[in-house]
This record gives sequence, C-alpha cells and structure tokens, in this order.
Amino acid sequence: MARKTKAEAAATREALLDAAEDMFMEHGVARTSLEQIARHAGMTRGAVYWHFKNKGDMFRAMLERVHMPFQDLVDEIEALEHDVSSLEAIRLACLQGLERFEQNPRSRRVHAILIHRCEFFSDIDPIAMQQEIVDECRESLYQHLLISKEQHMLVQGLSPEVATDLLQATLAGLFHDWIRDPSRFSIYERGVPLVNQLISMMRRSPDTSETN
Amino acid sequence: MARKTKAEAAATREALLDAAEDMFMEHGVARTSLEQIARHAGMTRGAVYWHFKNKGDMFRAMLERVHMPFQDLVDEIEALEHDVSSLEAIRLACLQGLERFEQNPRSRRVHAILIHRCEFFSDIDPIAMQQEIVDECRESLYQHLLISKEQHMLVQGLSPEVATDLLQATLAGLFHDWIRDPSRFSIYERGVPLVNQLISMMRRSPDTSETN
DNA sequence: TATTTTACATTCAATTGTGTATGGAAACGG
DNA sequence: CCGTTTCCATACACAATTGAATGTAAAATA
Repeated sequence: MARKTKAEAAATREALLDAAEDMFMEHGVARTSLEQIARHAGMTRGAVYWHFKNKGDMFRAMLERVHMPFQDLVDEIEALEHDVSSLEAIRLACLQGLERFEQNPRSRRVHAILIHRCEFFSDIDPIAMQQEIVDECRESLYQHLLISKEQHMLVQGLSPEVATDLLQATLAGLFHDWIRDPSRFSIYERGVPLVNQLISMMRRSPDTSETN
Repeated sequence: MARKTKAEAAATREALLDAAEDMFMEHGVARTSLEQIARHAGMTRGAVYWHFKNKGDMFRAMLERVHMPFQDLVDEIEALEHDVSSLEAIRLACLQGLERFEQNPRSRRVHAILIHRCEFFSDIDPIAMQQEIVDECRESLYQHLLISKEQHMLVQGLSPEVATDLLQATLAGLFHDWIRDPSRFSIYERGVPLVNQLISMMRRSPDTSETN
C-alpha cells in the first residue's frame, strides 16, 4: 500500500480509535478483535499494529482522548465567577460536569466502555483506572468541603468527611445509573435537582445563628 | 470415570460454581476458560459440560445462588419491628442490607464479578442484569417514600421522586465505590453514618409545625 | 440381577485471534 | 532526483478455546 502524508496517517489513527469505540461499545472489549476494528475503519490489522502496540495500547490511547479531571471544573468555576463560596463552587462544578457529560458523546461513550464494556486484558486494569478517577474527584471534593466547614457553611453535625462520602456516593451512583443506559434519562435533568437538593440540605441556613 | 451418587453430583456442581467464582474474580470472565474452571475444581471440562450448557449458563447459575431483592429486606424489617414508620423501615432495611453485604463473602464476590469482572458474552448481558436489580430496588424505595410523603415525614420541598433518586444514587454510589475494592473500607462503617445522615436530612423535624 | 442412566473423562475437529515477517509504493529529506 | 523512511496490506505460523463425539464404570431402577 502506498504511504500516506503525516496528516493522513494521523487521520487514520483517529479513525481507528473511533472504530474501536464503536466496536467496544457494541460488542464489549473482549469480544471485539483487532480485525473487526480495522475492518470497521476500512483498513486491515496492519494499520492497527502500525499505530498501536496491541489492544491494550489502543485502549489507553482511547482513554487519553477524553481525560478530564474534576478539579479542572472547579478551577474553571473559580476563575470565571470570582466571589463565590467553596460550597457554591462545588455545586456549580457538579452542574458543569453534568452538562459536559450530557453534551460530549465521545466522553460519554468512552466512560461507558471503561465502566461497563471491559474487564482485565493484557496489561490493562480498568478498575484501577476507575479508582484513579474517583480518588481524584474525591480528594478535590474533600479539600473544598474542608474549607466549607472552616467557613461554617455546613449544617451542624455534618463533618466534612461524611459530606464528602455523601456527595461522592451520590454523584457516582447517579453517573453509574445513567451510564448504564444514557437513553433512559438525561443525567443533567435528573442530576441538577439532585445536586441542588443535596447541597441545600448540607448548607447551614443563614438565618439561624447557631454556634458550632 | 465412575458414576457418582446424586448427592456427590450435586456437590461437584457446587464445587464447579465455587471454582468459577474464584477464576472469574481473579482473571475476569472473558479470560477464564472452562478448562481452567474445571481444573481448579479438580475436574475436567466433561463435568462442566454435563452440568451446564456453556459458560453463560454457568454464569446464570452463579447469580441465582445469591439473588436477594431489596423488598425482602423491608419485609423482614416490617415483620420484625411492628410499629415503625415507612421512612424508618427504609433506613433499617438499608442498614440491614449493608450488614448482609459485609458479612456474606459469596454475595460480595458474585456482585463484584457482575459489576467489574465481566462484559457481554454468549447470550449474557450483565448490564441488563444490573438494571433489573437497580430497578427493583428503586421501585421498592419509591413506594415507601410515597407513603412517607403521605405521612408528612419528608421535609418540605422534597418530593418522593427526588428523594428516591437521592437515596438510590447514594446507595448505588456507595456500593460501587466499595465493590471496586472491598478491602479499602468497610461498607458498613462508612455506610451507616451515610444513610443515617441522609435520612435524617430528608426527615421532617417533628418539633416544627409546618403545614405542607 | 439385568438393563438403563448417569456422571463424568478423553479425544477430535474446527474456529478464532494474535504477533510477526514481508512487501510495496508513495512521501520525505538532502 | 535518489535513497530512505513511512504507512499500511498481505501472508504465515502459532496458540488457545470451544462444542461435540465417544468411552466407561458405577449408581439407579425394575
């Protein structure tokens, strides 16, 4: 086969990853062969083995295209809206995150694959990858809830640790329920009242002047 | 090979399922062959194909050994403790469920396999199975929260729909975080304060005499 | 006790996927 | 403009599983 220009080669690499997403999503990672991926992209396994070491390498590359840490969301919020409490920043970051997932089909698909369409293979450990994402999000939440506690924004009796567990579990549960079948409901429309309700229940009401 | 008695045959069936759990948990469903399962149980594939149609059939049998709907937990609570509000029944049922998962290693392992160690194969759709379990739990929660609402047990502004979403998401998130690596923390010890806090925030405080 | 099932083990044929080696034409660099 | 490298297709060797066929000895059955 004739050699392609650098731009064309990069394009086929992307096309291969797109095809991998399609097939992984439809048949699961284990049940899709590199042959199927290549065919679906209009190529042969030769192209796959040129751009990627093996299926695991391909999987990693697929994930790298959508990586997006929670802390970045908070940073964006705090950069945009200046004078906002940390609890409010968390709330807005959550809503922003929900909107991102709703509107970015690639991110949605890749996460669905990571969570529901794959298991161990070669040197890939999807559970460890999920753990990393969750830990990252959790740590970010905890830091901001610590500050919220110091600013006396949390209702009495609510420790930052429990608050973190609660928010983290709620977001994770919502996400899992949604990603299992995104066509069932809109994560944004269900998530917004959920987050608002939870945050509002966690926030100390300003009129009552309790001492902590 | 010599024929076994009925009791012995039933025992080898259980042993095969135990072996399947072991191997599925350790290597994932897709990566374990029936040969490996048979060997790990001290048998050959002949035994497997005698007791089960194929790997999918084995998987189904494995799940049937641990099935345990949420409504049963509520029923147990309401049978045991007579004079209890429906919101309190939910709370106790959740705590009971947490304890069950903590103490039943087989149930824990099988759910971990269903959620994190398998994907599509033959005629098995693990996501649909998870969906069934979740829907069942969700429906039970909703029915009891509807009653709670009618009994004016929920804080003002909290609809039974949002309350259901919230509880369901929190439980699901907690469970997912835990099942990803049960050695990281005790689902009971983290879950009890979580559930108590959430339910207490959802419960209308008895002293304030608001009208809905 | 004679016959039929049962509960496996063993063997076989066929399929499927993987990694690699090789080839070729065009793009790239000097 | 010519050698070199790149990008991919084709071909091949190899291993791993699967389902089914067959064998067999003991338990059930009547």
